[in-house]
Amino acid sequence: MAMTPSTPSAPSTSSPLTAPSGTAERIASTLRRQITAGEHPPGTRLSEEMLGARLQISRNTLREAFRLLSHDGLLMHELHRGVFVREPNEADLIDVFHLRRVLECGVVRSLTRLGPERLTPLTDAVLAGQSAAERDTWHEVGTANIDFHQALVALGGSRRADDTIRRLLAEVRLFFHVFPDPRELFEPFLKRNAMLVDMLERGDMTAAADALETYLRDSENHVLQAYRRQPVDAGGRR
Amino acid sequence: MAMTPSTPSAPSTSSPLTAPSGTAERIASTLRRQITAGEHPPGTRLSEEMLGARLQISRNTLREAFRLLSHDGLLMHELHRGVFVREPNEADLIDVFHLRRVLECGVVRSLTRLGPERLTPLTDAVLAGQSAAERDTWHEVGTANIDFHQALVALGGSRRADDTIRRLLAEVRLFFHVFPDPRELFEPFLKRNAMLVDMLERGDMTAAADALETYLRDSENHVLQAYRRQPVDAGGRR
DNA sequence: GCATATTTGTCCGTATGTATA
DNA sequence: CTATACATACGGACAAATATG
Repeated sequence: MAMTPSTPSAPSTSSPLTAPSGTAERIASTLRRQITAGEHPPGTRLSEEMLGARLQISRNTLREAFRLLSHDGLLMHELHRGVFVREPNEADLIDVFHLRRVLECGVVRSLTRLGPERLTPLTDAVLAGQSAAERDTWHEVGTANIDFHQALVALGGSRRADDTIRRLLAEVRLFFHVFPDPRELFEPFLKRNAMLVDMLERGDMTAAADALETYLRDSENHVLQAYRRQPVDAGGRR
Repeated sequence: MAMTPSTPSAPSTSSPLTAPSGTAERIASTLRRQITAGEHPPGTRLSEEMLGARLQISRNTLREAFRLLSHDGLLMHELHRGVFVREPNEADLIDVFHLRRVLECGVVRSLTRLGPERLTPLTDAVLAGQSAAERDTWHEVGTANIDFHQALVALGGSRRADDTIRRLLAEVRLFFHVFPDPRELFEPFLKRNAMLVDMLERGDMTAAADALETYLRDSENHVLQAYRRQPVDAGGRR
């Protein structure tokens, strides 16, 4: 009901490689927000008929939106069975963090000195995270943390690297919904984000890359421990 | 009807993240082969109606195949204008090689000692390249070279890294069709591929990563020089 | 194990909006 | 500026596969 009557802008869609294709893109954006917001938890089957009625679009257009989202790694498509919100397992988690280390650290290591105005997206994300932490809205802290890493890779200026990290971070978002208390996951890293910005500001890229390496390794361990402590128990299917 | 009555297997589709969705996937595979083979050179516009008639499928299914291929970076989708075979420019080339260095070197650097049986795909690609070079079929040399780098990243065992490098190498393939004589591009690197395998066999991963770094830098310069020497002049559009 | 019902996969035809000649 | 061509989005239809009783 109601349901985003206009969606006038989608202001900084940051479409690095994909041109906005109108309705399908807009629907995909809506679904992405719903999924990352916790609606449709991992494992949920997304019925074409039901969603098509709720979103007031035809099945064909909805299927195209599904394609876009499974391309982002948020949905999984099974032949003749439908699309499901992806529920990443432990192997996925390890794989995602492995590639994140390679990508993020590699990008940082190959950075050259950059002006302070380039760092404003970073500092913005740090401030947003701290502000959300003070307000105890830990879901926003997670979002700010993801924005931070997105902005970090964006420093490299590579459209393809941006696209890759965006997919990886979308999967990371899915993990959040497995944990009841995301506070323990993000709190230790709020300070480390700020420290990273400092190193980048000083132009010490190798130090930043090394710090980021251990940063991500610690983060992976944190998430992994929480994941093992918390049996999944999502939709029950599979 | 009629229409490829069997297609019994699609034997090693190597579907890393995308589940084969039947017709659309099959059509995408066909188009991918045609594009990499030089049919539909870069800049060509792929009309839905024309291709739909040629391939005997509906526009809806064809559009799904287009989505898959533009997700691979082979096609470019422009709103209300259609899909075009991508014609990478100089900036794309630099971007692709930048990310290749980060990804391939990062994967190699993070490798642990591995048994010789893991290296057989590498040696196979090297042998295929040498064999093709002796037969003067330089297009096959390029394919073998791409297979080599695909297998190199596959050593890391990361599905997502495989997926990423596959997209990047698909774009590299597009560059091949810009050059009339790909020999000068690949000949110098036949030997260096073999040398890389040696280093990996000895377990000296940092040496291999460093060598790969300069390897890719040289390769980028080679391709860049040839690109600047050879005015593109593909479809003429844009 | 079998028959039924639901859902997806594929296709067609049409109306509308956009870009190009 | 007008007209044509094309992509976009829609709705409906049937076949195929899966899930359910």
